[in-house]
Amino acid sequence: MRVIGETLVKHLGRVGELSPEDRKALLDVKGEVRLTRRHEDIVKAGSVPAFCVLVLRGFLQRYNSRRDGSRQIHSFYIAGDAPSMESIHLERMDNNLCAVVNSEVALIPHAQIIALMAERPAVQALVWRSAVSQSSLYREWLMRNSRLPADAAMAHLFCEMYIRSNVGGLVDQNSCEMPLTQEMLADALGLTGVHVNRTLQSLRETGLVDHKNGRLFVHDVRKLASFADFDPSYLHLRNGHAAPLS
Amino acid sequence: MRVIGETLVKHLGRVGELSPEDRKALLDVKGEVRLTRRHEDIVKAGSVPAFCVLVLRGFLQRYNSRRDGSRQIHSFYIAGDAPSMESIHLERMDNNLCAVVNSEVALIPHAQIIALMAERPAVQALVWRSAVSQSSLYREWLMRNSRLPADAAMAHLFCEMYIRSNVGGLVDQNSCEMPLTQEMLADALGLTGVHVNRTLQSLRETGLVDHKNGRLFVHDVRKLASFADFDPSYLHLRNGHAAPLS
DNA sequence: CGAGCGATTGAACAGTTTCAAACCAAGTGG
DNA sequence: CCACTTGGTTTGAAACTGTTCAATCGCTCG
Repeated sequence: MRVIGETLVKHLGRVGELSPEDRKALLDVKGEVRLTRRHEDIVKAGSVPAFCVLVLRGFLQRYNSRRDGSRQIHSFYIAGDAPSMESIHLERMDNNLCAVVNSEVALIPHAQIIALMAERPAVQALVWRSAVSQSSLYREWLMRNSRLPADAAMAHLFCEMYIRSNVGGLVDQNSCEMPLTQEMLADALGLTGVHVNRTLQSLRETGLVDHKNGRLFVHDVRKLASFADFDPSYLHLRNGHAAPLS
Repeated sequence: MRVIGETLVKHLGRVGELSPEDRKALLDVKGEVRLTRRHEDIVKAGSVPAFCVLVLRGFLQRYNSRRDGSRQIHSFYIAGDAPSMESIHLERMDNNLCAVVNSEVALIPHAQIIALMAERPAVQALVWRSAVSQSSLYREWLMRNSRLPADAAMAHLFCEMYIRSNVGGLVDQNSCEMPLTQEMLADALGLTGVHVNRTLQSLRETGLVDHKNGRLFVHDVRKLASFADFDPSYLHLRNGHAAPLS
């Protein structure tokens, strides 16, 4: 029952190669497993981070609140993701991490990760790489919200989440979990709730995707990707984690 | 004449404390100094990175091209910045770095940085921190282009560049270099060139800022910041690098 | 002088927001 | 078991912000 270690291995194994020794060392990582209720903040902006977070089950999001009450969501995290590795190098968080639905997360004390990275250069390199890959995601989110019209942007986000879910083995029958309200989609895409609603309807009519009851249904990934002009290379998927595209 | 080392020290010294020994080690870093002509690509998407880049003089930008010919700029770099530290951990670049105007850059072979980071944990921590800080910038750019109307967004970008220039000692008489065409501003802000032009005019009329002849003139930072709802905390400035704000 | 790049202008148009209301399903308390 | 609340979705119409297209202008450089 070393869920934490196993999840960590799975996570890092997705961004690069792990030697058997590294794998073994990672499996020994200990941490506190915690159930978080929906809407509960796991890490708050302004707090001093002391641990890394690993998603074992559920769905998280990271966001910034603005003075006027609006907020910008900048990432979603599904089981197997490690949202806040970089917190190791921060004395104060400048954004919030919260559970979208009841979830299960592991909290791993910084000290442990730091020690592991010091001992094992390969592990350190992979942690770096997962951070670099996160940066790449941010750039794509910027492009999406800046350049794409609402329908393409939404389709693009759907592609991303579907493919990431697929890599994590979380796709079941052309659908995956995506327990967001339309308001949350709006906060991620930089649109209004109202417009998200209408855009969703129009996508629904194309027959390519649907989002209802907290799930994302993708009926034709290829067509959806081409509609969104989606190029998966920013996800830095390794061979063997083949996307359901081309 | 160890420009490279000195610039590196200045850069890392901005994100954290450097011990005298670390400083000394950094000063010894060697690399190739290169003049790059305006519009010249320094690092191309798809290439295999072999060195880190350091801006000695001039102005760079990083962008992604899209199939339809449009592009999204995701960052600007001024003298003292280190645009592509993370390239150490990448086998293939997924974005372009290019000179906006004739500039002077230093190319430092990866091997050297890697060795230095292995020997000196403090240096490694600072490199990490500068990468984390870059992520923070990306998030703010996402917020800016997603949530702010054109005038506020532009004012926000102007604030950022002005304050960063100031930290680097590059502000002269309320103005700093910002050699962008309106088209480039548009590519950064997710607007059209035409609209950038009109927005610029309206900002000009407020008397708070102006952008002409490749320079940014800020007549009242405080008011500009409040107009843009600008909160400098995402820049992770350390005390001693006080911003010209509150 | 002519070429070329960038800034500027105008008018019609499209996409998105705003506001306000209605609707629906699920959950709660009397 | 019904009435009521709550959170989220859906609808309509008007107002606004930003885009598109096409033309003009001004400056610099060969």
